[in-house]
Amino acid sequence: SVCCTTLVAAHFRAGNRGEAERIFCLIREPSVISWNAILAGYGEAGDLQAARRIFESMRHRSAATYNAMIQAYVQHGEIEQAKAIFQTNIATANVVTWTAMIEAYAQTGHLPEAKSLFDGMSERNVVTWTVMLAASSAAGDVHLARGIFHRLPQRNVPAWNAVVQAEAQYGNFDAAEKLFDRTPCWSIVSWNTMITAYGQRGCIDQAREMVDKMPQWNVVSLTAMVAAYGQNGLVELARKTFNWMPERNIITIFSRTRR
RNA sequence: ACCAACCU
Repeated sequence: SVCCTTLVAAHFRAGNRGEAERIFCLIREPSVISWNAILAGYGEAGDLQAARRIFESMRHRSAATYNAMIQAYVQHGEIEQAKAIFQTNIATANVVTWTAMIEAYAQTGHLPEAKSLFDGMSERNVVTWTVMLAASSAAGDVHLARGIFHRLPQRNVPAWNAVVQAEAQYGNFDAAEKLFDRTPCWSIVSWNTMITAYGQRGCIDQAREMVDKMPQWNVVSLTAMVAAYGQNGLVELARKTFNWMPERNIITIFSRTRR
């Protein structure tokens, strides 16, 4: 049943709900962990009713149970429901729960509330810090983003990306560029952030240089490049790039052959 | 074995 639980989680992750359910039914007496796996799976699949039904039927719940339910609501924009679960079960909340609620507030444009949750936490981990930083950046609060970045105990790539984005959005391109250069290792998101930044600034050549230098592209990279051309009046190049994109809606990551 | 973070 330990293996079955792993399989249930794996099938949900791969989008095979039917197969996950079939395997779950083979478990004689599902443990809290098995129930959590199917609850989280329904949440991920967007079936909030099914998730809630499982949640209600569970006699014994763990912190992960509440977290999976809250996360399901947050991810599908049901913030009030998430808050209700959070508030009635504050005692079982752990660092994952609090971090999910920070995201919930940030997603709905309530950065100050997100910040007060963050400030009120007795324990924070890398994800907590990164979520708070990304939220400040997305909300355009460069001062908060800088403050968080400087207080960060461990700086991971998403944190660097978020602070680069915050500076670029604020119009501080030199700072963004310097931070990008200081990023210890670049992810595709790091490169995409810079393509967008250069495009906004009208630096087509530099945007193009990023595209040429990066090891692989995804739809975001090429969409950013199309936007960079478009915003700067290079309609023909924008059209050519767009037409050249292999998959326009799917998040296919494809490698390019190095020259 | 189950639950959370930047890419759409």
